[in-house]
Amino acid sequence: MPQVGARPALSRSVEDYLKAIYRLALQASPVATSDIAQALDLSAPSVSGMVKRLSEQGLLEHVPYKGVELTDRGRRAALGMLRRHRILETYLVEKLGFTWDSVHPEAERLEHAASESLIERMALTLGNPAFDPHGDPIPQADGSVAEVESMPLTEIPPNSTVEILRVVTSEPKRLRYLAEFGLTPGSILYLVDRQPFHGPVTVRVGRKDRVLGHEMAALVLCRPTDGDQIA
Amino acid sequence: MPQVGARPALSRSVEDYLKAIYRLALQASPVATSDIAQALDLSAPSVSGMVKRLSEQGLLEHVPYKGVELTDRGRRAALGMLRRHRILETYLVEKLGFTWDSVHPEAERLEHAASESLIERMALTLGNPAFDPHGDPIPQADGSVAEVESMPLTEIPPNSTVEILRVVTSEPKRLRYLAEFGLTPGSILYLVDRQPFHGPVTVRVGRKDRVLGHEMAALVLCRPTDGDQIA
DNA sequence: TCGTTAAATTAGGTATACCTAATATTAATA
DNA sequence: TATTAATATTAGGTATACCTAATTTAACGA
Ligand SMILES: [Mn+2]
Ligand SMILES: [Mn+2]
Ligand SMILES: [Mn+2]
Ligand SMILES: [Mn+2]
Repeated sequence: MPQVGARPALSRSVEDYLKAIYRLALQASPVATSDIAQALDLSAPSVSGMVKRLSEQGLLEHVPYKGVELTDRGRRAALGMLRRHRILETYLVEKLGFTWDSVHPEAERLEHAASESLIERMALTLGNPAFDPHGDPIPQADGSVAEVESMPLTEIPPNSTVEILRVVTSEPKRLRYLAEFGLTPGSILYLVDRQPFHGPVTVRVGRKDRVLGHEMAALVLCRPTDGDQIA
Repeated sequence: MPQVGARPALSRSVEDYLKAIYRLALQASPVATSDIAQALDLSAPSVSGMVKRLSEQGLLEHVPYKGVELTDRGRRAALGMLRRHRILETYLVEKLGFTWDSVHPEAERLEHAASESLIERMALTLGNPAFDPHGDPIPQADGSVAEVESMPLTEIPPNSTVEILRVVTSEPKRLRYLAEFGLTPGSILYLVDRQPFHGPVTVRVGRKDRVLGHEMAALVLCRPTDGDQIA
């Protein structure tokens, strides 16, 4: 008997800010307000205003003209949102037949409306998955996140066999393009060739050789497999 | 491959207003603004203000000091919301193990966030149900609503056998109380006795006799069965 | 050290959706 | 018909979350 208790206290906007700041902080910290503005497609003054409110609420610390860092409370909230988002994506793909390129915007809205107990019911039904359909790690209920070592396809030496672990874009067109080539988490591929100066990468998936531009190849994160399983 | 297209244009508040007005209009039309205020737990001036905006948007017609009626557009939107709400409730109960007393607030939030295609996926998975867990009819995608003839338990003559079709409350405590007595849609019961002057109603469910107050009995809508199946 | 520039903030304004207090309308009652 | 009471609306205000335009700050090179 799950109790449906409404969770919020945080508005949809606040939740999206915290999530964006968390992700930007993985790249560089403190996080510049202009980067937040770009990530959320908002004007810089809007972000300045929100940042002030969030720091007053103790969700982040702001050093004016320097940047922003999440407090523990802010980070916990952000991790909670990432968990919700990724459980939802996984559920939509696994249980409702959505494609991996279509679930992001749906999860982007549902993450603010679903109760804690709904998310945990879904997680249970899925067998508490550790990764979502894009290979993104799902933060656990206790706030822990799996750390996975991986390299972009652009850094893999030729003549190696790798497993795809993660694809780091949410753009439907790019996801569809990669899926057409069989480049989804879990697939095994053999790196045939890599050209210098941001040149293309040639990979063999199954029997087919595919040529990928540098920009797309950089989105595909891999792990070397033990032996060369494809010749 | 469902496309997840974000649906809105209408805000959460607007959607809840339209739904409330639709339901109130089933009782009496035009709908008084004070009744809307009571249904949504808002002040009367808030409703006056929103009513003005909704009529400017062509979602309803307002005759000041008289009341409000939905336009075709408003009614279509309201029926869409009821469909979303009731599909969600049904899915939560059938596929995720929620209890019938806990799903209402969850659906009340999700109905504004779920895309059309998510709702239709859920409906398909459920086999396009016609009624939700409370026996409320689910409007179909074309806007049609099943009309079911039914009588409250308070109007059933003694010594008859009836099937419960619908329970018209969303209060968890009342729903749990009724479920304890086995009074859920689909159950068959025998009406033992009915006292006058808003007096109690005695029903037999399975082997047990239960005494229900008039107020609770009025929430249980029934349909006479062919024969007297319980003696 | 003194501009110049890029980044960030402040100033001032809009839209939505609430609120309370004051006023207006309607409809029933005396 | 004139009160009166209930109902509804208008007036005026708050909070959130956006915006553009103007200003401030920090950092860097001349
Ligand atoms: Mn979101
Ligand atoms: Mn993802
Ligand atoms: Mn709602
Ligand atoms: Mn229902």
